[in-house]
Amino acid sequence: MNTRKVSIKDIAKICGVSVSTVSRVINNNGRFSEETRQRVVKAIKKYNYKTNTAAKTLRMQKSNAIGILVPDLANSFFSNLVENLEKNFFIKGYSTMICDTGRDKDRELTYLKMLEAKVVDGLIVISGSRKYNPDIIDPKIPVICIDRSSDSPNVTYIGSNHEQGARMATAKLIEAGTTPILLCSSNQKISSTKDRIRGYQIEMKSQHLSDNDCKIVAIKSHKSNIDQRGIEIRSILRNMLNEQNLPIGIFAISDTIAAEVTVAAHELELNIPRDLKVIGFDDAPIAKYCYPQLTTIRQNTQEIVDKTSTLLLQMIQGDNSIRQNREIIDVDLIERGTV
Amino acid sequence: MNTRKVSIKDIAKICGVSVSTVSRVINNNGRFSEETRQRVVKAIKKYNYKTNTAAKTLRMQKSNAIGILVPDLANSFFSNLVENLEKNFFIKGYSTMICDTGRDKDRELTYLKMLEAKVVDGLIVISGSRKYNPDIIDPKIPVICIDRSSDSPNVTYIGSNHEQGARMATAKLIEAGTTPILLCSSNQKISSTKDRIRGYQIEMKSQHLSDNDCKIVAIKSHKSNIDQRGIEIRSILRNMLNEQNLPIGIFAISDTIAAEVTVAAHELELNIPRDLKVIGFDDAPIAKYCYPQLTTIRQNTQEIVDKTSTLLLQMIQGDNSIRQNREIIDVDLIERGTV
DNA sequence: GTGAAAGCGCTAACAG
DNA sequence: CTGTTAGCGCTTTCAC
Repeated sequence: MNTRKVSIKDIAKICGVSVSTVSRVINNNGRFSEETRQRVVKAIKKYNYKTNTAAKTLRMQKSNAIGILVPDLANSFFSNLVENLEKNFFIKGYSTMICDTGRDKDRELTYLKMLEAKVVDGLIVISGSRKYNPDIIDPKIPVICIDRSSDSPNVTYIGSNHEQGARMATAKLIEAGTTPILLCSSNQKISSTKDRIRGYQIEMKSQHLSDNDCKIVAIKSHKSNIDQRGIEIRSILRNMLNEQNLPIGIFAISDTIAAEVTVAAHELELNIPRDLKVIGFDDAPIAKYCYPQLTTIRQNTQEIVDKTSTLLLQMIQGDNSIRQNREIIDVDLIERGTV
Repeated sequence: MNTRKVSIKDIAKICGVSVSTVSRVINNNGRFSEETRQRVVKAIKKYNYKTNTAAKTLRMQKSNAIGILVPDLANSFFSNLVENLEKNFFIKGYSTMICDTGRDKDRELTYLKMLEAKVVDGLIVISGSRKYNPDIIDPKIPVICIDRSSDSPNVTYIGSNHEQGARMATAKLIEAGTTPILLCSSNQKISSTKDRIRGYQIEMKSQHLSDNDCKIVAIKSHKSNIDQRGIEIRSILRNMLNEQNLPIGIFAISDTIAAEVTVAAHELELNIPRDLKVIGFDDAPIAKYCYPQLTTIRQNTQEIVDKTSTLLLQMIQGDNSIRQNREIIDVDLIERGTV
């Protein structure tokens, strides 16, 4: 019952030709007669032959696979990114190895090693809390970081203009007459978060608002503990109600937090946007199901994805000129019901 | 500048031993002196040696990789499933190849072939519109289907008790005094959807309700076209308002649709749960951000994931007794604000 | 306790 | 146009 998988050798025997000839027709590389071609193709179909990728990779020192390190697939922005990256690479004949690091340092390291051992042709690293420093990884394999900085000179950076987005949101809130404005952040120290905070500060300053008008608070509880976060946010809201006049203005660092703000507002019987105005970030799917629907900053996922795949493919093809690039993608303000 | 990656041969040379000895040390397999062990381990660290997976896979006819076919990573239920599967397999030393088929038949086929060519040790197929029929795939590789039926005798099925969930939702709505009850479905013919529809029908019948009390409608527009879906749902709601008294009862086949029902209700100025009661399915993240928060049926993702990984690993280890299994996982009614 | 050698399935250089 | 052959990096008998 040990039907070993059919190999190129078997096909060769069946067709009465050599393995090299079979290889030639498979890869359409070199010369062979039309007649043998047909015979080989037929046998391949009949015996359901499939190239053994491991063997091919070993021989070619090229896997036609690219690795993707993602911090959290449950985050819709990331899963969207990954899904579309996957689609682009698939079209180009590349398979993708998606690795969810759970924002864990050790898992990231393990995955990095695993991917290198698998001879990936390229690497995409999405977000993450520290800089990406690929000491462990062969410097010859091209890598692109999305929303993650790196000290390494041959790593390309691609990311949204988070600073611009934060300025747009802040300006909108100021224009709507809500000062002071609370920036409600998470406590993750990822680079996009830092950029957004900076954008907020720059915009406040450029509109000549005092330091008293800037308030930044970081949600401490983890997003998996949604009840705890709700409690935390309600308490923040209550404090604001005590200290200032309506309407309250909040710039939330993400749509998740913005959504939680809307829920807390309902519980405190605050009317949005009359009593409280809030803007999120990302245009996550939840934005449209909040009540009212969230005003938010949309990242241009498709452009990020397209730039990333085009560039990485070029780098894999050996075009070294483009390394050390930095691409910043514009964002848009989506006006809905919370301002 | 061609620093070829360091191989087992290089390590052997450096340590003044043979490749077989190095291999023995690496895999802790066979005998070697403590002294050589230390030398080898040191060299491996110093030269940052990493096993070439392709070579190992080729030699061992085993990849320590498992393939996952998922219809849509942007769906939170699926991404959750995948994320947790990944975590489990990672712990056991298996890497996962996540393939998003976009519910496309051809892409699914291509991926299936690709995965087999990669010598995956096992396969997980999640949902999908047709039955899973693995003619193309080597029958020796173990496969588990989640929420997807198959005619093949050596495919294991694992899935939630969708029928039970639908009955619970329907019963709850009846108990809350809303008849007739509208079942608001998508137009995807996946097996879990069918089970839920059947559960609704069975429960209606068992409560001696007439055919007039059963109304099933399928949303036609694709979920990517969210505006169109909104229009469709509002028109459905308006029809119901014309034909029956308040409160209206809706069992939505998914939380996405339930969420859209809440949005449409706000636009029509219907109060939930006073004028309209709705129950969703899945307990997706959006459920908690709707207003009011969605009452829904929760699938036990963790149990599905654990059962799947345990079983697949057993099958990979050669335990054939468990093939052709069928595991049905209980679901829970989560009561929140929409009933 | 260690080494030599075969071979996993494939491609490409070379020879004819 | 086609066959022979070496070798990618690894594990595993079989000798010693």
